[in-house]
Amino acid sequence: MKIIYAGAPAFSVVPLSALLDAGFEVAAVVTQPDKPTGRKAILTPTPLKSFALSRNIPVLDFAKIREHIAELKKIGADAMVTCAYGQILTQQVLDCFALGVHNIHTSLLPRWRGASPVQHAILSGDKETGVTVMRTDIGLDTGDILIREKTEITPVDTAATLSERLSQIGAKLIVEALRAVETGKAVFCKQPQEGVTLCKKIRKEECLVDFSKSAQELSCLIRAMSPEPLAFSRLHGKLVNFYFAEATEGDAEGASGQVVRADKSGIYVLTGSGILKILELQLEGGKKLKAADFVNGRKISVGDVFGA
RNA sequence: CGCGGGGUGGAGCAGUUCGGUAGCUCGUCGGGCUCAUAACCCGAAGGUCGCAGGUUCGAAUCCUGCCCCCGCAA
Repeated sequence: MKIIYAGAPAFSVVPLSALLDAGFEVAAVVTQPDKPTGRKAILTPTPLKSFALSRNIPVLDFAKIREHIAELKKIGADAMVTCAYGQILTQQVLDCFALGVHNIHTSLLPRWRGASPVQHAILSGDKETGVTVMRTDIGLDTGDILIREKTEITPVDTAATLSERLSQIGAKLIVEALRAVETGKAVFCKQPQEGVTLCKKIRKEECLVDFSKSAQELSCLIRAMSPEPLAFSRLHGKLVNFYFAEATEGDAEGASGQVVRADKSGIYVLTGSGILKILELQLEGGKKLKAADFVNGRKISVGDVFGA
């Protein structure tokens, strides 16, 4: 079976690697064009492109895939697999593949259709999420489901750790799915009508930490946005990014955002409900630090208030 | 030439304005106290002060060039 694989971020590399290991013929990799990135705006290929090139797979980095129908057809692939590709496919693109286009989506569809399912699952305090492999149709993540697998979301999960796990699951599922498609044993199920939720791309405004919310909510926010795009606040007039925090029970005198304790074990901040124990953070211009190091450098002390 | 912060023992920082013996907190190692400890007390090891050159009797500090890390913005 000859396939085209479309993706972009590091997340999409793992399933491709698994498909190669499983012996599928990947005729081409489609990805986003190189983008200027970083402080010096150096033109950088997507992680998927780098990986594909290292395996000598032809790479097509179309700015708009829908304008390259002829090239897609010329490859003569039976199916396409997409994984965090980031471009909307038109019917014409879907029609290029006799065995369809299959998408690896990182949620338990129909929950969290859209651009940021991993972040939203954590942000909403979901207890579990997973990966769905579905046959792509013209709607937004509305295709028929082939396989799903769940995974628990723990209080120590961040978008990074969860993504890591989901990419492994995705890799396993896509191999199973394509084998089923190849042998004609694939069974597709319509998505349920109930339980549909949508998520858009995260905006930076959503990442501002409001300490009047509960410690539980804030822990979810911080973990959902870690390591990208990062929940943030201000301290002594400077920007602070949060990488990891736990919600703890307890109460103390003071205003929301006030530091009530700061030692090796963490930075404890009063919230609207409960105390948030911050464990990893980063001051504007500085490196990401463990709370113990942050406290050690005397960058913070009891009584300081976040948000000022 | 997008804006800005930074590179000082293993970690986080101070010291640079105004040149004059390398300092703090943590960690590590050794010892002590304790029923015990991540707590406390005593002691020790550990640094080419990012790199190169310059000025100077003397440079972490002043001058010139370079490298690297990071926040914002894209």
